[in-house]
Amino acid sequence: MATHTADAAGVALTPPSATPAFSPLYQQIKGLILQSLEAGEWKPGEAIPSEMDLSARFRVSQGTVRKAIDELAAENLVVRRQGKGTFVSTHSEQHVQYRFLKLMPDNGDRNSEGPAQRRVLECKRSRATADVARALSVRSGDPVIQVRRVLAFAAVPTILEDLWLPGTAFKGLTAEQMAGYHGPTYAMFEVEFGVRMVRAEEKIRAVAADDVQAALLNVSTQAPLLSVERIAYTYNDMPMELRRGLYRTDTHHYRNELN
Amino acid sequence: MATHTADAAGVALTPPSATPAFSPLYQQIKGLILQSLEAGEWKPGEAIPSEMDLSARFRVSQGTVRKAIDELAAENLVVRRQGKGTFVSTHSEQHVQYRFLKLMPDNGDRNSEGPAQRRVLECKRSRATADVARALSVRSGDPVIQVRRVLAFAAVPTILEDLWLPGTAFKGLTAEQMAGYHGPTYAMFEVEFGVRMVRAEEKIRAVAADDVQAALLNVSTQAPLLSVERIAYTYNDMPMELRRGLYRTDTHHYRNELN
DNA sequence: CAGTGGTCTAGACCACTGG
DNA sequence: CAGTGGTCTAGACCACTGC
Repeated sequence: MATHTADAAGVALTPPSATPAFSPLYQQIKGLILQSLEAGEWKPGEAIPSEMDLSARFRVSQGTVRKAIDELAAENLVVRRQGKGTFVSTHSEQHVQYRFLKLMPDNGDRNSEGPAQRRVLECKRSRATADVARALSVRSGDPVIQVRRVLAFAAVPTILEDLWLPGTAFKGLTAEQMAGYHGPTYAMFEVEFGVRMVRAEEKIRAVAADDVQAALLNVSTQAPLLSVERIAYTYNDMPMELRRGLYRTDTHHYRNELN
Repeated sequence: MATHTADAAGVALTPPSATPAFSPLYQQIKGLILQSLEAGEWKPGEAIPSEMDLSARFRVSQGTVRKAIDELAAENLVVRRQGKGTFVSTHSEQHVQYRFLKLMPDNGDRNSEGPAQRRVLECKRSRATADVARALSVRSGDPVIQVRRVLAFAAVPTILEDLWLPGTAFKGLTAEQMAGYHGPTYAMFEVEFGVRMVRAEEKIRAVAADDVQAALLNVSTQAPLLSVERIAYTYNDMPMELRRGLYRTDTHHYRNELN
């Protein structure tokens, strides 16, 4: 093909601005693959077409498709497996389970303590307050599902969490689903609601436990706890969950790597 | 060239193990560039040779050098600038200053509050205790430099930090250097001691302030504080700093992005 | 304008997986 | 063995920078 910049793939609406908004071909290809991922053309855990197939579909070279997939893999949206294919990421069988949970036991790794015991205290329909609405990009008063639960490791209650989920996407979520599913909660969201969490942001603070929190986490009132406010996003930077967690950090710590 | 796997570039000592330890060419090139970076062939802020020059030097194609540099750029060891060249990263003029400081003001960004005011309380030679020695990979009793300081934003003391640095690499560090340098502390380490921090790990907990800490941070005793223990590494995963910080999180928060 | 990094191609071959 | 992703090459052209 002669020129690529404004080809079959197409650039999105080049407005008459000063900068012509040049977009490399592989970025356009990446966008097209992203659309297929969003549309559910390939489900989590399934293989996407081979690089050769995709290069034929989009009429570009294999190297260009490769660079597009490289970026998707860097963003953890797909996983490459040599000799087998490229697969849509999932919070289920992915061997890095609990991708977003950075709380680690002080001694040993996550495996040594086994999975968390879940205790769902509450799971109800509710209405978004102003701050919840802002976090979820909905309007105040819009329906939300609200969940409160305690996670325990080795029978020691360690995490107290409140979750807010947009009511439209999570219509019908029950406490039984929250408690009974084997595996990460985000894996259940994929299976039951087709919602895939892709990235998240966390704001962390140190706070003192109030009476209710202290009782639920089996610590004394005013004990220092780690407050972790998370907003989790699906495709297109669409927020799909607000989560406010309180972590006991007497036997665990929040681990972060800086580059 | 016919075959590359065991070429002039060379693979590092293929032992007679079951797996022949195959290493792609671009990884070997990356290793060679890394050696030059460590050896100081190009200083922080300087440009490294162009891709064409490097491909001539190593007798490989430009694409192979490119892939090697891509990885170095992904690890923030170098920065690419189109039309200008590829530059060795530095904590100095890099526009993402304070790369490793994740504490953000609740309102506005880092620029709106300006640089931190530094107050150095202590800067003394000392001997490594067992836990410090383990963190710095030295022997108990080896010489270390110990620093205690308070950082304030808008005249509000916000961070209380203790630093331990290996005595050999940081011989002669003074309180005046710690306090007087304009810019990030890690930039000063580059200029004054030739030590480049490349990555770091942090363990975060919630703790209650003791009397001394409370006085220095102008909070009440038992106030919840964020405890941030950092180990910073230079090349080859060599630990060069242990830092224990206490952050006030009443007007700031620790921000983290999860992918 | 020359020099830099950035994109794209076409083709060859290698390493890994599974039938 | 065929099919997948992974590596490597050589060459063309584009976008950006600064003289």
